[in-house]
Parts: sequence; C-alpha cells; structure tokens
Amino acid sequence: MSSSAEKHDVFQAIADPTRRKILRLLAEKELPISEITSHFSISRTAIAKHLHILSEAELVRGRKAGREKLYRLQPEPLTELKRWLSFYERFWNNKLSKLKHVVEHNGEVEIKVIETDVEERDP
Amino acid sequence: MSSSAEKHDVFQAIADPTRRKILRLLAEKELPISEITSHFSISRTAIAKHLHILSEAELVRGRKAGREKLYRLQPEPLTELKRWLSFYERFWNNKLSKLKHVVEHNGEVEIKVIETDVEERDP
DNA sequence: TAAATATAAAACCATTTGGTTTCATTTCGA
DNA sequence: TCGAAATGAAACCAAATGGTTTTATATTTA
Repeated sequence: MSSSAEKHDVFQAIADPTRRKILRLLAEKELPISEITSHFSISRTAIAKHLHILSEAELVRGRKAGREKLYRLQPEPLTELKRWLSFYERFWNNKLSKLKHVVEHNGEVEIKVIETDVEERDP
Repeated sequence: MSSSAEKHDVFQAIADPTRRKILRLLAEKELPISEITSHFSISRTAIAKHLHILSEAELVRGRKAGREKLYRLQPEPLTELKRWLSFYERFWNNKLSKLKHVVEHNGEVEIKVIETDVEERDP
C-alpha cells in the first residue's frame, strides 16, 4: 500500500514559504530537525510540524539515527506538479500559441508592424 | 506600479483545488462569474472570493462587460512556479543524477546486476 | 418603468493553519 | 549513572481560510 489518503497534497505542501525553504535545505543534504531549525527564527516544534506536512505529501522522508531524526528530500511528488504545469505551458511558451489563445478568447491584441528593408523578389 | 505587495502569491493561489479547477475552466475560454459558478456546488459569492485571490496572484484578470464580469486566464505567473520546479528537476530527471544525489546524501542504494550476453572483444 | 439578472459588499461562522509553551521520553557521553 | 541533547506529544491560541446569508447596486429587457 504505497500512498493513499494523504491529508496534504503537494500543492498545499509547497504553498508555505517556510516549507519551501525546508525543501531547499534538504536538497543540499540530509539534516536533523535541530539543524533545520537553526536556519529559522521559529521554534523547533513548528519546524517539526512543517516536516510532518511535508512527510504526508511524501516530499520528505525521515529516519531515526540515534537520538536524531534525519530528514531527506523525496522529490518524486513534484512530478505531479510538473504535469499540472505542463498543461498551461502552451499559454506562454511561444508567442504564436499565446496570440492564438488571446485571439480565440476575446482578448485585445496589439499589432505592431516592424518595418524592414526587403529585397524584392524577381524584379 | 505593476505588481508589488501581493497578499497571495502563485503558490498559495494554486493550493486550493477549487481554484485550480477555475483556472482549468478559464483556460478554455473567458467566462462570467455566474457561468463559472455553475460548474461548482458552492455559492457564487465563494467563487467570487476565489477569483479575487486568483486576481491578486495575477493568474486571472476580470473585465466588466455590461452587467457581467468576465474573467480570463493570465498564465504568466506560472513561470515563477516553473522556475521553482526546475531547480528540483535534476533530482528525478535521470537515474544517474538521482543515484548521485542518493549516494551523496547517505541514502540506501540497491544495486541490481542485470546479466547480459556480451560478446567478447578481441578474442 | 418595473422586474429580472449579475455582481458587489458586508457580516458572520466553523475549521484549519501556523505558531507557542509545557511536559515526557529516548539516547548519548562524561 | 546522571545530566544534557534531541525529539515527541499535548494543550492552547490568534489569525487566516473557505464557506454562508443578507442587503445593496447596476444593467438589461419586457
């Protein structure tokens, strides 16, 4: 039984700036809670809660090592975010598809004619 | 003064599933609030609030047309999300960089030897 | 012009969120 | 073995979130 009723999904998990910063830290290396906490000005308990939320979203995984609990990044769920994003990419990826979108959806279009010296064909 | 103290950023804006669904609807075409509402089972007022939040994040833009207010998608802020995501892509993009990451960060690695018939070189 | 449509704005409410403090438990090390 | 270190867990709290209902305003349209 891998992954099921996750209370927090990846979208919610990354909504909080503190959690994004935690992910960024863990991207560098596996870290114990106390050391993660040292990078913030909030309590260790608060950080632990953020780690729980990240765990639920499976963006992070903790293992106990002695009296420490070491967390490391698990980036796989971010692929879901990427898939979601990819749908919208066509709207900004190139000017042509953006123009198409705008025209089709009643947007306003400004046409700017750029004058160029064109050599005449078959004079 | 374009964009500044946005109370809601793109990360927060897309955290809510209702708002994601609204974005998806507006990706198809510009729509008035009432029609957006018809796709949900919550009140028009609630939808209007979601639209305000999406507006703050500049993911959506409304214009008044008669007694209607038409909203359309503005996907540009999603590029910020994409930039954020791109940082993490190296962690899952190819097996080699993932292996590198896991090894460097004290993860466990399972080595699976796949036997292959190899023709001997220079026999 | 009066009724119907579409939205806006305000007041209110329950739950969630992001934080705190306090107390207990486990583990390391001198 | 005893104290310090690291975490876990619980109780609590203020503010934000995601809803609702009610009232008001503007715009069509019959």
